[in-house]
Amino acid sequence: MSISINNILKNNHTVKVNGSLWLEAAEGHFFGPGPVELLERIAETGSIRMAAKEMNMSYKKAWALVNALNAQTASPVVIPQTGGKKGGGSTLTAEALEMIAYHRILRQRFADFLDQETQRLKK
Amino acid sequence: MSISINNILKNNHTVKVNGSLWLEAAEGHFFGPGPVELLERIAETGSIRMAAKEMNMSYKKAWALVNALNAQTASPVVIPQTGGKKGGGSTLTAEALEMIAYHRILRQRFADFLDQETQRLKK
DNA sequence: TATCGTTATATCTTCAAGGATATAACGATA
DNA sequence: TATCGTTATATCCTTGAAGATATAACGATA
Repeated sequence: MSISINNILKNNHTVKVNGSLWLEAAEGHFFGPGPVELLERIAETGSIRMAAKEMNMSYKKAWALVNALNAQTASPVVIPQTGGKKGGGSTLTAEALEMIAYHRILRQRFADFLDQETQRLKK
Repeated sequence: MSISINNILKNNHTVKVNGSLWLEAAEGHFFGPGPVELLERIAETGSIRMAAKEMNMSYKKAWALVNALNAQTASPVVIPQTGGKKGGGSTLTAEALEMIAYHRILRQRFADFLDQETQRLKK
């Protein structure tokens, strides 16, 4: 038996199970959806500033995220270069790419879980 | 093969997969961990005010939550009574109790999912 | 009818997060 | 050496969320 939550809600409002996932270390949160997307875009654009701009995030916040991330990893996962050919830029280490790939898979499994629970709601 | 995220992190910081779940209707969020706990405590204490106090939540916020919840359900799930024997109080409808029970189960399945993913991280 | 503690509501204040802005430092290349 | 756009950093401002506070409305019971 399952509860018909949908019947409890107002007319034609269907309910969905949704959520958020992140990795957590001793100091708390450290790798949620925001940082992941940022890393992905840094990989694409080669620049923290452009990555931030693309996702409508302030450079300040982006820089803080990158900094926090680098502070919690054994070695920095984002390698910044100030000055140089195009003024500078940032590249990702292999570890960062690994983390991105892992997170992609994790997200998929989570999405499946959410779908499953949402389906269950309708019975 | 699985990625050893733990190796990427600083010494002896073990990583955990954590997250948050909620029900979502057309208007967005509407039933997350906070409201659930509040409802549970209202059921126990028979009072919004006491429930809020117990979980260190301001009455203002608690009342807003209850209000939002009642606004989104076909019929109110929290029945308030002003005045009366002990000055008033609030009781839950059967629907509210159903929602609580459902959420308990949902939380358990989610906890299992998180555990599973955390275990997977260590391989 | 007087009392009581709760619901209901408004107002003011605080506080922190984030946005906006400005600027220094940097170094490969032309 | 001059240029360029990025990283790095500080300062100010805005805004929204939440706390604090006060008070009216309420109605069963004594």
